[in-house]
This record gives sequence, structure tokens and C-alpha cells, in this order.
Amino acid sequence: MNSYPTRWTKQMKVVLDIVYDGKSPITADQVYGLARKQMPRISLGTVYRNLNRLVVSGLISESKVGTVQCFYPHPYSNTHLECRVCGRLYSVPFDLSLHQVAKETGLTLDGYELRLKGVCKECASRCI
Amino acid sequence: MNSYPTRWTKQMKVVLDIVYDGKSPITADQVYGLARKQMPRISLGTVYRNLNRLVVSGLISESKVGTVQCFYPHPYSNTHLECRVCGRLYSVPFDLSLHQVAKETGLTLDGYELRLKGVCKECASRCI
DNA sequence: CATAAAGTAGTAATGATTACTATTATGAAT
DNA sequence: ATTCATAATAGTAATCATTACTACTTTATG
Repeated sequence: MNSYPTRWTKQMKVVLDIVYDGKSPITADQVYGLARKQMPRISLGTVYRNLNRLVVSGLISESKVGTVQCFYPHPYSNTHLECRVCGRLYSVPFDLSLHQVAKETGLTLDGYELRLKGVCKECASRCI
Repeated sequence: MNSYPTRWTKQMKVVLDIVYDGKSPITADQVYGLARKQMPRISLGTVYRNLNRLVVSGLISESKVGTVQCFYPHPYSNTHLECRVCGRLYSVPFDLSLHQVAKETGLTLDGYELRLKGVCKECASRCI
């Protein structure tokens, strides 16, 4: 599916630096916008290709927020509540012990995404 | 975002029955295919609209598998491993106590999706 | 330097989902 | 039962993130 990087190109370095410099999750399109400032002719396909290669190699991490992929400089875990009524996504302060899960399952893990499905407090209070 | 059903239509009943009768998760497109056998002129948009309304009302559940939405007759929880190298999705026999999570967070929950991020055994053994 | 393979730019295609619009069906009030 | 406002539908077009394709360029290596 994803290919492993074999050559270290200028475009790959630009993409990597942008993800590393970012303080918050960034989308492929945002990386594209920033990359074009340094390298105006870089193409969106190249940005996607390099982001995916960097994920494969473990240099950056990725997770889906809503419908779009977001990229992070480091392994990343999060918990969200997805309200089935309003469809909104809420960040939830809940932590899973990745170490414990890795132990129980015998898997090598970098991070997790926990999507809780239910009804948010606002929608619940409206008695819908 | 999603609208709440106010009228009980034939199309809604057809969609609901198909999801209820299914033994396994079903996509909107599959529901559309089955619905057309009973109601040849039903439109895909109507299938989507009714599926979403049924989710909002809590009569059925939904979760994303890869890039597509899947629908289930009952609240549904699952754990998957997403391999960052090959991109494949593996079902993992790990259960989270939803009751415990609900207690800790104070939320009303129907189910969860836990996406573990790491490297699958096959890719790990290839030493990539 | 030569050369094969990997990467890139630019553009077109994909595919699930949503939006739009004219028409039809529904349910509450008369 | 008939009327009537409005919710829902069919059919089609549009979105939009992501991937695929192709001719050209760059890279690593003998």
C-alpha cells in the first residue's frame, strides 16, 4: 500500500520539517500551503506521497479527525466523543495505558485513537 | 448536522429492516442494493438520509471501517490494529469496559471504536 | 560519465458522501 | 374525508480529500 522511502529528496525534507515544526496537528493541504512558500512548484501529490512515506518509516504519525488525515511529529494518542445526534467531535480527558494494551495483545504499538460513541451533554439536555 | 426523523416513511422502514436483518456490518451502498430489490426507484440519497436519521435516533449504530461508514443494528464496539507499514486493518481481541469509561468520564455511551496504531506482526518480521 | 530506478509536477480520475430542485407523500387541522 | 403546509423523495450534480497516471527530472551508484 504505502511505499518505503529509499531516496532522501529536498521535497521530503521540506515536508518533514513542516510537520516537525508544527505545534498542532496539520493536514496534507496545510503542509502543501506551507511547502509552497519554500518550494513554489511542489505538487500536492508529492506532499501526500512524502507524508505517507514518513508515516510508514515511523518518523511522523497520522490520525483521522473527522474525514481528513492529520499529521503529527510524534506518536499520538487521543480520545474523542462522537455525538450521534449533532455529529460533533469532542476531546475527552481519558487515557488508556498503551503499555498495558501492548502487553495484553502482544502488539508493538505507537499510539491509539479511541472514539467513544454516544450523546453529548448539550444534546442529552435537549432531551432529543 | 443530522436531522431527526419526523415522518415514518416506507423508505425509512425498508432501510431499517435491511439493517436489522443483516448479520454483519453493512455499507450504505449495500443497503441501497438490497433496498432496490423491494423498491426499485429508491435513491441512494434517500438511503443515506434515512441511515443517518436512524443513527441520530439511536435505532441503529454506525462506525467507520477504513474510509467507508458501516451500519449495525445494535450498539457496537471494536478494536482494530492499523499497521502503519502495510496500511492493513486487523481485528484485535481486546475489550474495553465501556461501563468503566462511562463512569470515569461521566458520559452516556453506546459503544466505542479503538484504533491501535503500530506495526503488524508480518511487517515487523520483515524487519522493515 | 552513464544508466537504471526512484521521485516529481501537473493533471485527471476516484469514490463515498452531500447538496440541490422539482415533485410527491405525510399527518394534523379543518 | 379533504385540505394544506411541510417534510421527504428521486434523480442528478457537486464536493472534496485522496490516489492514479504520465512524461519528465533527479538521484545514487558502478
